[in-house]
Amino acid sequence: MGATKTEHFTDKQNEIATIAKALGHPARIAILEYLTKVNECICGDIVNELPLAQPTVSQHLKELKNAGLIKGSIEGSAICYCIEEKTIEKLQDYFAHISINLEQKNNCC
Amino acid sequence: MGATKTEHFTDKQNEIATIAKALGHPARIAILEYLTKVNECICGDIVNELPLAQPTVSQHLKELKNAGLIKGSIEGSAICYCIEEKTIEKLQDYFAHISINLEQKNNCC
DNA sequence: ATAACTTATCGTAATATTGCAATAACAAAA
DNA sequence: TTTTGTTATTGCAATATTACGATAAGTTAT
Repeated sequence: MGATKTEHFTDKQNEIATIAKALGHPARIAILEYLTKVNECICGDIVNELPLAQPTVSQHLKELKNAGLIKGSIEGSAICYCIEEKTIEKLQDYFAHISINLEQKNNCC
Repeated sequence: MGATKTEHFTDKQNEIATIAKALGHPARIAILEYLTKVNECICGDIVNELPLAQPTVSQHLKELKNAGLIKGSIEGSAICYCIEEKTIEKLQDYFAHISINLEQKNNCC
C-alpha cells in the first residue's frame, strides 16, 4: 500500500492530475512565473533566481518537462527552456469546463 | 532536508502550489469531476463511485477542503459537499494571465 | 437506550518527494 | 588537450503522501 492507484482512473484524469502535481510545488510555480516574465531562459538563470541548489532546480525542471509544462532546446552548451503553451491552454479549458457546468446551479453549501 | 522551502516563496506562489498539489492526485480529480456532474453529494456517494476505502476518500476530501477547492455543510447525519467556485475561478484567472503574457512572443523552443 | 448510518481520526506500512553534495557528461573556448 | 561553462545523474537523509483496518464520534431512527 501507499502507491497511487493510477490504473483505477481514466487517462484524462491521470493526465490532469500529473500536470497539477507538477505545479504542486512553489519552486515550480516560481519557475513558471519566471519563464512567463522572461519568455525563455537557461537553467543557470533560474539557479540565480531561486534559493535552491543547481541539482534541485534541474530536478524541478525535469518534472515540469515530464508533465509537458515546459520544453527545452539545446543552445550550444546550454539548454533554452520555455513554457509549453498548449498545456497551459489545456488547464484553462479544463477549469473553464468545470466553471460552465457549475453556473446556474444551486447547492447545499 | 526533504521538506519544501515554503518560506522562500511568495504567498501567492504558495497558494497556487497548494491548490495545484490538492489536484495532483487522480482520485481528487475524479472527486472534482463527480461533484461537477452531480453538483452536490455526500461522502458515501463518492465511496460508492471510487475504488477506494471510506477512510481514504475522507482523507482526500479533507485535502480538497483544506485547499479551498470544496466546501461541506452538515446535512442531518451526513455532510453535503460541493465545489468552491471561487477557487476554480482563481485557477482560471491564473492560467489565463500566463496565456496572455505568452501570446505574441517568439522563443527558442 | 440501542441500533443503524455516516464521517473523521488514529496508527501504521508502503511508497514518493524534496534537497543537496558529489560527480558525471557534454559542448565551447583557450 | 586542458580548462571553462553548463546541465544531468547518483546517492542519500529527511520528510511527506497514500491507503486502509480499526475505531471513535456524531446524528437519526427504533
